[in-house]
Amino acid sequence: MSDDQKPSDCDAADRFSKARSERASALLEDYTELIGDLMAEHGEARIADIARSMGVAHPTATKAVARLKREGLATSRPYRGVFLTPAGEAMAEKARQRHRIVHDLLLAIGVPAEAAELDAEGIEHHVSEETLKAFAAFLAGKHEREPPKD
Amino acid sequence: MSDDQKPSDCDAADRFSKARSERASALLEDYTELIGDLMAEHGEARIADIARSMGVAHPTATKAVARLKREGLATSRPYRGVFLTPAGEAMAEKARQRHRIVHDLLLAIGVPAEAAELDAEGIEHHVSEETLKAFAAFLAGKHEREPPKD
DNA sequence: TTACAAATATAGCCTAGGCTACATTTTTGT
DNA sequence: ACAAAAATGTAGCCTAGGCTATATTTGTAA
Repeated sequence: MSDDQKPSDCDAADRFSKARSERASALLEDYTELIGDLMAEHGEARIADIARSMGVAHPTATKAVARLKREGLATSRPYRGVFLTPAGEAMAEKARQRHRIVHDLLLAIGVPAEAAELDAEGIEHHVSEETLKAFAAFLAGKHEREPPKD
Repeated sequence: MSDDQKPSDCDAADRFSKARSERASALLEDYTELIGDLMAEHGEARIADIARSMGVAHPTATKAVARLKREGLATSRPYRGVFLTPAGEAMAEKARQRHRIVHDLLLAIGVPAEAAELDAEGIEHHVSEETLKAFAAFLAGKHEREPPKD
């Protein structure tokens, strides 16, 4: 065994597994967040709107919504709009919050606005609770003086 | 064109499309980076090592390598190790560099070491060139303004 | 009211990326 | 040298998430 692991170094396999499972749930989070936005804006989320906003064909959106329903995140009746369940709303709210913090952090770091806009979308799904907390703390500290690191 | 978009706001579809395509190439980047590491460490990368490090079953690693070969990123002969092409090495090097910068930035922000370790893996694939540059600049500036005090 | 357009559903196909089970080849130990 | 063990390859199955093409339903305008 030639494992030269630092104390904080889990197996690479752990990191990759985590990233894989995050990739798997990223789509669901994107859809719930988007549906939440559409509902807030138009009172309902139509398949056509969802598909257009996600940049996919309608059947792809339909399939995704079917999966959301299967996972208890959304409800819908044929030829009607899509609505979030409480669980779906919770996921959407969490995603929105993470998105905002990640976006703000990128701006605070000095990332140009457009890049921050684009990159936040991909990054948000890989930010753990701990990291999010650190981001929030950094943003909070920015205003006062120095980041809290005593 | 009836939308209320801030100047820096592209269509949501653009963000999602970008995130989707990044997700698609994330696996290839992970594999090239890993193969590069294994080669640096053992002189070659065996399927068994790749599978173990990625946390997947051997056939999954075999399939991934087949795809790497198809895309001109790796070479291999039956029952022998896997090697990177120049293109593969370039991808691996780029991934490694991005990984390091993202990891260092998380630490600089105040993210605990273990979380930084884990999250960097997922985040690195969604960091654009521009954002990476901003990260590097932030890290560079850190040293001048705030010398390490521990 | 009725016909047409738009929205939605459905079917079927593709690729990626997991898996298990099993066949084959290499390596290793006696 | 040879048998057992380990590594690799292959086949086949599954789900997710894309797509196009083709119904079907809904909504609207004449």
